[in-house]
Amino acid sequence: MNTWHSLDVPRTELRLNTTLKCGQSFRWRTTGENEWSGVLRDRIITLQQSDHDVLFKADEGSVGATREILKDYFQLEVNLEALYAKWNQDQNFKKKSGEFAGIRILRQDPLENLFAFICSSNNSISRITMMVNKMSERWGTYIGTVEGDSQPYYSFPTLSRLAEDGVESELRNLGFGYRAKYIAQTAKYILQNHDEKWLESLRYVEYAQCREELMKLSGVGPKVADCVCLMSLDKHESIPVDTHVWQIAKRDYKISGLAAAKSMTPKNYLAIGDFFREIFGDYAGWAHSVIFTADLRQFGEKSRQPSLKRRLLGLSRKKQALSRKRGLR
DNA sequence: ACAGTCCCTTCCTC
DNA sequence: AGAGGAAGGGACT
Repeated sequence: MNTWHSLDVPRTELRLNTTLKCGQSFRWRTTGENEWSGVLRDRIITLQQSDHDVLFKADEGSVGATREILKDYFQLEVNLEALYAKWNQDQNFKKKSGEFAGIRILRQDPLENLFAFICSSNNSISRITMMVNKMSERWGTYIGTVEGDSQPYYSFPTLSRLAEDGVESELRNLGFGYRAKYIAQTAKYILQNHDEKWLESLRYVEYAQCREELMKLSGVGPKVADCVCLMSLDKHESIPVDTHVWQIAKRDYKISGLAAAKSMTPKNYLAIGDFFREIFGDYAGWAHSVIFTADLRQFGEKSRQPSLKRRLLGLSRKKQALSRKRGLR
């Protein structure tokens, strides 16, 4: 019998809607009012934000184990309010921090994190979500469903499944484009040069070396390497600089040598990371994530739900495109 | 309905 | 070293 249990954490320490949907993880589905479901360590987890707490569903036999999984995943030993207080010394941060409290870095499974972010290049959150789901459906293991939702949940595929022959061409058929090759090559490379445990073992390697190792993988450049460093390998000081962060850095901060910079060279990339580490300290990557999320279209000031009219227009366009395609055959 | 532009990048070439 | 283009496909305007 599944019942709700308390994680005993206030909204200022953990806000689910932003933390789960800001583009760190792509596996959480909205399954109710203030409720999200996803897969952690091959089990389905359902979470709910209540007024003064976060609740999780579990049967009596697994309450303790589930709570431990969640404490680890949300890194609850990190005192976020204390960090915000420190980061508030930066005026740009302070402007956002009230509205964007409780945004934490998740401690994700390195394997899922790596492959999700290989998919992320030149891509949007919604399409990355589709791709990660497709990979899980095709090469992962079926786990089950949640109450009141017929959507099946799958574990993320293992390395050896992704290293199988034919994965690349199947991924291409699934619409992964040039990322298909990256995924297949990376899975094979890791198994040939290391083993299944290798990725997780990078948690015990210092940031610079960890980053360097990751960048040997196909489809992994500085940005993706930093995402994996930050979001699953415990490198709290890692700053992934994408075009978005690049814009924020130029717009809101005076970083020497950056004002005149035209493009994102490795040198500029490093300058931005070093600057944020300078002003935010050890957990600079966490601070960066708050600033980043506050600027995201879906959460930020600019956010607005497309009008019903516009959404219907989008739908009818899709239909037309589909019938045109059919007509060609 | 259409067309130009932009997307949470990497890799390759010049 | 640094700039620029190619590589899916979809969404936005």
